Amino acid sequence: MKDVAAAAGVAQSTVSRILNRAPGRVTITVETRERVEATVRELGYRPHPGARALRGASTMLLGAIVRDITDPFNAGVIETLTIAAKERGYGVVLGSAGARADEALATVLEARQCDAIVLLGDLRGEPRMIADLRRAEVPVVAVWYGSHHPFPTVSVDNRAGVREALTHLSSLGHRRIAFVGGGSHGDIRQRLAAYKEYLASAEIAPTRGYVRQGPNTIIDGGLALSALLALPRPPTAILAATDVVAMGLIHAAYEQAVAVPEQLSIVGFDDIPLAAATAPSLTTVKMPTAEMITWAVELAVGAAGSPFHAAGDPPRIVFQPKLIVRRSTAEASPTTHAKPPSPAPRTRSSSRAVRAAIRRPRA
Amino acid sequence: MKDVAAAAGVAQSTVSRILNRAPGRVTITVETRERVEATVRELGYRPHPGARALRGASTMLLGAIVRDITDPFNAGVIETLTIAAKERGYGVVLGSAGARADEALATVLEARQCDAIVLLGDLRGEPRMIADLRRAEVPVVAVWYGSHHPFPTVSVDNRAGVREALTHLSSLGHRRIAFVGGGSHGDIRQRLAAYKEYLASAEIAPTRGYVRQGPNTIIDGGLALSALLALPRPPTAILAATDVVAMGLIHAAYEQAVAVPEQLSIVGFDDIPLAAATAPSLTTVKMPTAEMITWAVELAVGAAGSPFHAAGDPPRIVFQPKLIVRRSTAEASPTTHAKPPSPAPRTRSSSRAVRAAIRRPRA
DNA sequence: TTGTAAGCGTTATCAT
DNA sequence: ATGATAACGCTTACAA
Repeated sequence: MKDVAAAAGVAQSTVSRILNRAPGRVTITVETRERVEATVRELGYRPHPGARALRGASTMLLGAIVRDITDPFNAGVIETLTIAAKERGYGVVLGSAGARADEALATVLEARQCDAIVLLGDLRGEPRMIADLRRAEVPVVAVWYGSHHPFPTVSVDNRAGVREALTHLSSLGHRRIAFVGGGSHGDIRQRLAAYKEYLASAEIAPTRGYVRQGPNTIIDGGLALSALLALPRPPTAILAATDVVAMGLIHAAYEQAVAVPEQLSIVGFDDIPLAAATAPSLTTVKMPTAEMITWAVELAVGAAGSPFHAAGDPPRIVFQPKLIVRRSTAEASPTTHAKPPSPAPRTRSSSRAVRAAIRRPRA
Repeated sequence: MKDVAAAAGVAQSTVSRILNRAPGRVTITVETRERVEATVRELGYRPHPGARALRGASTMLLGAIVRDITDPFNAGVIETLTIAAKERGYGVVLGSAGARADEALATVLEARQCDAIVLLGDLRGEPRMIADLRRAEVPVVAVWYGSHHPFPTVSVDNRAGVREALTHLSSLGHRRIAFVGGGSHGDIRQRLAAYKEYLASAEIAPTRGYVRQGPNTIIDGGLALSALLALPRPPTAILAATDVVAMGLIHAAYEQAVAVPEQLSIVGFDDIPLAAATAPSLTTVKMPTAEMITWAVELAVGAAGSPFHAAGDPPRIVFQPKLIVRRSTAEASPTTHAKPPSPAPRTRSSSRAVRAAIRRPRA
């Protein structure tokens, strides 16, 4: 900038003023402005963000802390966040919590290099991090997070989503509905609770063994499915806590020659992009991801503007999910109860189920 | 830091020295060091990165420019990158190119906020960006990128991968092999070229209509498959340019009641995590993503150390992919040629194929 | 071993 | 309308 000023024959402060299009009452000779701008272009001058930050200016960076980017859902969220942030002129610094969220914090926050932090998913397993964040001067917004913290929150009504999904299954005649969860994170816990609650309200007695928990991976699907099918009265439908879990179940069902949806209906949660492309495509509860993230960014940059937390309770915005019915759910036919794997019935029922699948019209 | 110095009763420079564990000959009284460190902890002091950057210190940030984070493959890459970078003490700033890569550049580089930039995937569609990057003082490393640029490169031997895949199909008896691509990006072009080359070397005459191109989406799978099956002599196997494309094909095959792999073998490329969880699981060419990214980070931070590009040609590292055989490929049975969809043969061949599937042992 | 002081690139305040 | 100058938080010679 010094060079620019020298080359253009003006003072540094003039250059600064021109570049910043100083707000309010400014008056700069058109001639000067043009000369300076030309020089800037010619010299390929770029402002130094460090120096700006030093002067208290914003870094135009949003920190994102996410537990596990491997999860396609989170990956999608990061993408959405990147886009939403860019629309507001912000970049995104990624702090993958991965093994230890504390480190992520160190990366993103400790270096208070960003104007605000967005917490993605349940990080309650990291109390130290939360404590750190509380006393940090950076505004924090939590998305898909529990409620036991002092940050503004954007979340989804898991209860309503589960209710919709189970109502759908119910209306298809399903009474034996299992739940396969992944991990013990906030949203999943809420979904499990809602599942139990719905069963109670629908006067369906809970069946022992119908709730399977495990890490959030695709791979667990196989084990969960085997366990469920080995039950004396196996379920005719499964509510998966997550689309990824549901995909694992579909894969496992294929491997075990259980026809979906003829023998077994499966419902997911999230509506990740791939959910429309599974075989069969997945009935799932759609998360209004884009809207949620847009709001989160709004809150974050809004908070980044005002130096300190406003008084009163932090805003807590709850979005409504929506059931998307695709091909992984169908009527519970009384004759197509899934059976524990034993050669004879498996072959018979499977081939029948498949014929049904073939009769189905094309998508 | 001033506060810390005051509270500890020492000079600012002393605090700085202690915090930076000054290299070379340092000598600081244990007593002083401990006092200062205690004060630092007590006051919860965090260094201001902006000020550091101002003094020419590194920002410990790696810029990542990616064309499309939606793609699960890229999402996985970002994750790997984040982890690899963290291991070297670096954070990752995400510059999703999205609509216009120029903007991404503006976000990430123009604000030369990071010590090095990693280009992920083919960004050759953005010549202006490349030009900008060339004259930028930030080191750039390109991964999965063509070769017409002056940056160090980490890439994969697409030719070898395609050869492996086609040899595999060949050995299963397939002669009618189609190629479904997505986009016209460097790697995909290379794969298509390798496909044609292999066909020529195997003395298989290319069949009109066997190469389908389209955007990289899952959705195109349906159209591509319909078009291929409508051919007078439809293929018995398809090489997909990408796992995502392959997943689209599997989905489409399911919808159109074409049994995979009995009637149609499908091979993907990339080995994204989900490839193991499709129904059926996907035979694919595995990308050594982790190694590639590790090397890219190595190159990037190495280059970040030395101020300017070393003389001579930039390093170009090429990795070898590896075929992973799963369940989406099988022998080309002479009687199971896929036919253009017409009720009678479809039902017959499908149910036979399915019986075969059921006989298969569990995974 | 520790303190003093200069300077990094900006912006904001004042003076002209 | 523009120029001079202080200050931001930190590193690093250099001085003590």
